[in-house]
Amino acid sequence: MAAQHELRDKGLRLTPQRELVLAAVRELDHATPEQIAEKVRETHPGINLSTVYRNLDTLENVGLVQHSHMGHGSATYQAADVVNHLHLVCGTCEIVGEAPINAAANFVDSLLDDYGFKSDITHFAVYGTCADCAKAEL
Amino acid sequence: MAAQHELRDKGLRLTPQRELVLAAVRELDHATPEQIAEKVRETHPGINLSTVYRNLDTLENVGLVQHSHMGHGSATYQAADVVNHLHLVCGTCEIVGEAPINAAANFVDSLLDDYGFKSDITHFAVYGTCADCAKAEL
DNA sequence: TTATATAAGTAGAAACTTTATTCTTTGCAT
DNA sequence: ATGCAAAGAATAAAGTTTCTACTTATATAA
Repeated sequence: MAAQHELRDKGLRLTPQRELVLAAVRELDHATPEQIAEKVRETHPGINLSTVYRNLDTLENVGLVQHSHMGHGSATYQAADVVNHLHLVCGTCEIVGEAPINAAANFVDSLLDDYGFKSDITHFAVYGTCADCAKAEL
Repeated sequence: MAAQHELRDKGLRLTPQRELVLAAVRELDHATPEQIAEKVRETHPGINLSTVYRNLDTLENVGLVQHSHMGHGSATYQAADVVNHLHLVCGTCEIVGEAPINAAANFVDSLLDDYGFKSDITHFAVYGTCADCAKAEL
């Protein structure tokens, strides 16, 4: 499958803006719409921020990208096929850590068993204090 | 302890606006800044939205209120002493459910043991699909 | 292959939310 | 009562998302 066909396979038109947005998401990982726009402007200076928002939305609808909430400010976007970890946001140093998704497996299972709730634990970050900051507070 | 002293005990001045914001947070629960401003305006019409934001911030700093991210839209605020559950946000029907905090106890413990990360699981909602919507999809 | 129709996409602006700044007012210690 | 520092109001600025009118990619047909 040629790269330039994956968009059309999803029923989407092939525009330079759209290709560049998708490429930027894949390259940057955990990027905000603003950061993605900045990246795209390196090769396509005229692109409008609203185009980035709209395309992120579109690409998310067809399942190529996903967003997660890392706290204040915008959501961040990543390619759908690399979303295999959960995010740990430190409220003190604001660093975003990662943990394998199966660290939450039991939690997810119990929410399903006890409440019938099918959780997507990658969508929201887990907020708290990282090891370094916890140590520094003592 | 008299109610009108709890703010001063925290080193804060006692202003009508501040009292009303705190009262509104306690009464409304899970309210956005905008909703809180609306509530305060019932008895204090002139209050500025920025005053609400600033006071929510101040009250949070002294530990009287807390905010959580429920996804779409603004953060929501609640009195710190009633934050004893986690939020389950359904991405389909957008209803916000609750689960006791100890449903996440093992998960929180394992993040602490394995990564040294002290999580506050109430700060971000858990995203997913509620039982009703999951059933409806079949 | 080229022209044309139209549905999808883009740019720009507007709407909305949150934060910062400046100046005025007010709570409260002395 | 008076002065000082904290808080409020107003406004602007920054940041995020949505809306609208114009443009373009693509399918179809000559």
